[in-house]
Amino acid sequence: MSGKTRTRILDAALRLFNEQGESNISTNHIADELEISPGNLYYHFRNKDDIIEQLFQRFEERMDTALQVPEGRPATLEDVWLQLHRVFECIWDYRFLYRDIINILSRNRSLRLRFARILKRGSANAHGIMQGLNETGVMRASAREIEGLATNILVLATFWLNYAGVRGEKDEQKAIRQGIVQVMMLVSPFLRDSERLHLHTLSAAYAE
Amino acid sequence: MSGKTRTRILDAALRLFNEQGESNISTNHIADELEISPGNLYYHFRNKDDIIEQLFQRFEERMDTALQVPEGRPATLEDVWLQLHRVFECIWDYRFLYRDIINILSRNRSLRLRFARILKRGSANAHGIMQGLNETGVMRASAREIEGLATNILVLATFWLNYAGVRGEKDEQKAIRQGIVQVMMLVSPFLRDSERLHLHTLSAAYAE
DNA sequence: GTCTATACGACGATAGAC
DNA sequence: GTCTATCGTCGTATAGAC
Repeated sequence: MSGKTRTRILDAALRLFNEQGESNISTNHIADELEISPGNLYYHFRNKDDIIEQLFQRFEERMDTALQVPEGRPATLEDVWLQLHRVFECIWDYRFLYRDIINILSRNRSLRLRFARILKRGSANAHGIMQGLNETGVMRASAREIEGLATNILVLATFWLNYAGVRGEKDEQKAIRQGIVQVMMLVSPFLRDSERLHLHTLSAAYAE
Repeated sequence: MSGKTRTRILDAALRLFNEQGESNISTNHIADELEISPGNLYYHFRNKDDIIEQLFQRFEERMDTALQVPEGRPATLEDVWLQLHRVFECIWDYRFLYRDIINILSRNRSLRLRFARILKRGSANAHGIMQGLNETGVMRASAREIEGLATNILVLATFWLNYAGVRGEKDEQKAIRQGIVQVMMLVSPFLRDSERLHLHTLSAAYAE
């Protein structure tokens, strides 16, 4: 029954990392939490970095799923809304990565490359969706504007929850909703009048 | 000559923190760098947190200066450009704070309040400038739009250099210029046609 | 003001019994 | 698979001599 303890360790590590920050949680803390010995933990994982890599693996798969886009038709604003939800939920569930992102990536070349790949995928995603919206006339933006917009969406999505944390927002669902509204505000000026009005109505209700 | 060594310690700490991250630099590292003894360092500072607080003090004063706005007349786009430069330079010079912001603030209630105050000041600042631009007809945005815009500008300014770092951008001056351009892109859709065109020309040259 | 020496604890990690 | 025991290293911080 090797998988059992291994999984419990990963689950506990994720929870503790998210709650208290990766740098504040030692392998002993994780073992204590599960009431197993430190030696046992090291039977299942080479070291702390190994645990982080496995959690990153989970995160990567989850984010790849969240970034999937409807095939065979141009995206709608509804799609954007839903996808932002999936992405923000994913970031929330692995927020320890984002909270210490520079430190974590600076220790590990492999994670650096894989995170860069995720950013690239997110960027391509944003581009694709906005080109779809452009084609169907829902929005109107030049190539240069789409380029800048995609970058700003990426930065906002990546760091919004850190910002909410610094601001002291404790209600995670609220923070996520507000993040989505802020991203929508980036897109808003480029929308057709009717869509923009509709969006403003939705946003006002959504942000609380 | 008490001030001499004290200042050298602060200078070295700032440099090492910025280069290698606050959490990776111990008081011993700082003492080693200056070729003084650890005991000497602890003669000048109660502990590591004391050093960080003093650096924060410097940062706070610098940022307060950077956020100063021309008195007695509405802001122009030129003012925005210059002020963004001052703000980004300040963040760059104290980037260790931003890199680990959540950890640093979670350890220290006083810094938490003071950083919140800086954010608040930045937000008020953005509001004021945009209202000025609105009055002179340079831009046209509703109160709600200004509200959302101010928040997005704040997030972008706060985390842009982290984003650039994750992306692997090594040229700091280039990263700062690109950050400014990205902030300008947020504002751009709300500008009068002539100003927007002018901005696009400037931006293209500026981001390199 | 500055040094040397050192106490103390935490952490990462391993050896070896069961 | 899991435990106990333990080692080496490092970081913070202090005592006491100069």
